[in-house]
Amino acid sequence: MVNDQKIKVAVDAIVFGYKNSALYVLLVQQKYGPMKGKWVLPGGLVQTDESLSEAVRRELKEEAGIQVNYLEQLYTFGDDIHRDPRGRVISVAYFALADPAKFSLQADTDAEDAQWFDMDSMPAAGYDHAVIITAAHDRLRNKLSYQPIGFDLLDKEFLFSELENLYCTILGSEIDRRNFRKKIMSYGIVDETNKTASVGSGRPGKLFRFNTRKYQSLQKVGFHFEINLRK
Amino acid sequence: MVNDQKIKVAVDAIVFGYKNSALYVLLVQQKYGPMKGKWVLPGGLVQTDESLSEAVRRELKEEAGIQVNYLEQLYTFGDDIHRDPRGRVISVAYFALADPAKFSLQADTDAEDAQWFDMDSMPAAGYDHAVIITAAHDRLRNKLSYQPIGFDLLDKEFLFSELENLYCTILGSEIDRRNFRKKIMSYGIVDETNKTASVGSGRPGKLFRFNTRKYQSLQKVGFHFEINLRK
DNA sequence: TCAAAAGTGTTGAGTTTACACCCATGC
DNA sequence: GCATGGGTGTAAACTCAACACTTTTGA
Repeated sequence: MVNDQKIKVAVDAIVFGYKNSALYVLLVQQKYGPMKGKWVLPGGLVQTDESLSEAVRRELKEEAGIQVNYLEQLYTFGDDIHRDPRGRVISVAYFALADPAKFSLQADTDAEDAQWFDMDSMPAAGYDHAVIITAAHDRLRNKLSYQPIGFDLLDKEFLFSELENLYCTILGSEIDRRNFRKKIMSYGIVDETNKTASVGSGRPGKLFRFNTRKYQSLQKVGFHFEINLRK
Repeated sequence: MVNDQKIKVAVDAIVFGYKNSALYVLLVQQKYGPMKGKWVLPGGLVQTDESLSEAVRRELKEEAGIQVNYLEQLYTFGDDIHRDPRGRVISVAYFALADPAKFSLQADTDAEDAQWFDMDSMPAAGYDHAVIITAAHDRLRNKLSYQPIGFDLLDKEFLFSELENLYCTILGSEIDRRNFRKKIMSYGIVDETNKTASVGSGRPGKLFRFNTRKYQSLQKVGFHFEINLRK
């Protein structure tokens, strides 16, 4: 094993949030370095004695003061050897979903500012982060249709219409409200509460809750979630 | 950006091969280092000026003299900070499928020997490579049912029975030959040749060929391959 | 002529899609 | 009382799963 390798290891997080029928991504404004002033994904170099996922959580806390609901490794970007102007840096990118209740942010170390950006009006991101965001966006759309992760983007208790909107917005397709509700309810992983909530005008709707326990126990039995919105 | 990071970046490849109704994985025997004599996945440290995927291909050539048919990034293992006894090393693992025609191997640099091992009788692999192999095996089974990658494990021209066997073996389930053939043929991505081949005894079968062009053009139109073998 | 593998259709069950009207509330 | 969103069932189309016998070859 020759020891002359000069590669740095970074992590970056793509955190999605959902609010008012729009999808948001968390970006931070660089305080120092070659990307000073630019908006980039929260992230940074991994410390020698911390795990990759610890590094992501630490950076998210430091740079944006946020805790996420769901976190999984997305992809390791290291094929473009010039992706970072400071030298060879590979980045292990993580895909995350944030609790919409914790939508308040606060920048700290390394970051000038932290903000949610509507996916439909993103600033030009620094480094190759636009590419990473695209990959994460693809993963989100994909995952939404075969894993019940939409619930991690909603409040603990939600209206069915919010879930419908989430699917329509992110998958960019129409929905048949009756069939959609039938399908979701058929899995038995969403419980009806006896509370209701109204959203401005119109008849108030029942609040629902995702049943994590039931989902996990069904998963062990080999259960397959799938939502296909064609058209 | 503090510069005291002491993390090495390695790549490892899990190369699957298929022959005589059995699934094989490529391992190499370490020539040097703490795992001397142990069987491990082909791989090694990434050079500062090469991309990750170049590194994988280079290591595969150096350590086993093999070229693969299909290569994709699997996962980056870096949560266990003691996974390598020599210090902090993260490994970007790649999932690969080998052309069965190129089943001959030759060890070279760093590797004492290179061999195919039947998945049903694997030696205890060094480092955390057993974990990596399990992850790759899961990916293979998963991918087989929603992406036509089985063909990369077969010869260019193959018998339908070989494809059937491949699916049965890897997914570990029974198959209905009629329904299976109907399903595969319905996608129109497999062409019949006018050659036949016989496998020992019995009636000879037609040879088929995977139509890569057609598959790619269908993909653009948004086409969905899926093979579900229940039971 | 026997053993071994190849090839081939139909039917019933289950799932998915399409579709429209009444209900509860706030203004 | 009207505008707004919430809630609900059924029939037709389609897809999937089950199932068994005939054909071709080599020994």
